[in-house]
Amino acid sequence: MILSPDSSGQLPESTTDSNTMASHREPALNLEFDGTTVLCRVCGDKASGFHYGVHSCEGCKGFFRRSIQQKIQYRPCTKNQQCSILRINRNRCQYCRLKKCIAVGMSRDGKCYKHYGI
Amino acid sequence: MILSPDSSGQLPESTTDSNTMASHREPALNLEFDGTTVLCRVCGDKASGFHYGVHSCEGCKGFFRRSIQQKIQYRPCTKNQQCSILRINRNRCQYCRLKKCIAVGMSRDGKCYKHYGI
DNA sequence: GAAGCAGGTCACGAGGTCAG
DNA sequence: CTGACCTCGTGACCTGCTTC
Ligand SMILES: [Zn+2]
Ligand SMILES: [Zn+2]
Ligand SMILES: [Zn+2]
Ligand SMILES: [Zn+2]
Repeated sequence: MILSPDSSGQLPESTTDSNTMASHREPALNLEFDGTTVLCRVCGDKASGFHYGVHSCEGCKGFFRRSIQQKIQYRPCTKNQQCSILRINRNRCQYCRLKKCIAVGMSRDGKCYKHYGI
Repeated sequence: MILSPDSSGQLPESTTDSNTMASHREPALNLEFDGTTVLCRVCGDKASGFHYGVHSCEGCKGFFRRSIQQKIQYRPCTKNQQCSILRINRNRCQYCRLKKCIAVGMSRDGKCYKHYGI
């Protein structure tokens, strides 16, 4: 018998349901929970609002702000630059997290004060 | 059989995988000293914080970190794999120490989500 | 006034360090 | 290898400003 501290990514509770809901619209991370809650388009956590042009959580909002304030150069991804970014593992690879932030459209002047939400 | 910190896939905390074990959990180690001090759930030493999803001491925190980083393969327990893990003897059997760490729910992404609404 | 976001704050924990 | 100590990124809250 072997004790191996291997760590693989696990998906605790989120993302399980998606199939039924996903049928209607876009892929999972863009969807609403219900009529009121919106998900972070970067990591899928509960979004706290529309930040930098994208529905995002407090974590990704703060991360993106820090990234652009100080012009941080994150260490390149040690894998294949395709790390999945989820709430549980979003802090593992800063490079891919910022890449995802940009990919989903975060930008400094992404103002939209219309009643986007729900 | 292979034991890994978080390969199990779901919350290790509740999934001690046996219905019977849950009935008589480790009594003392989960408790607090008083209103302020908390004990390490692995060895019962004074916890220094909430590490890897579990209240734990600096020792068990560092031990678990090392176990995760390098994929250490500890020598199997020479006894019956049920060594008690206490502050005074926690370094005697690495195998059982890591086993205990996993049993109490330590995981790489074990963050404190106490502030998350639902 | 109400609502909603940019930016600041700072306790907290992940990961590093290095004598022992 | 262990663990007391250290550094610094994270994110839940807070504040002030902008837009209805
Ligand atoms: Zn996010
Ligand atoms: Zn990556
Ligand atoms: Zn301990
Ligand atoms: Zn043992």
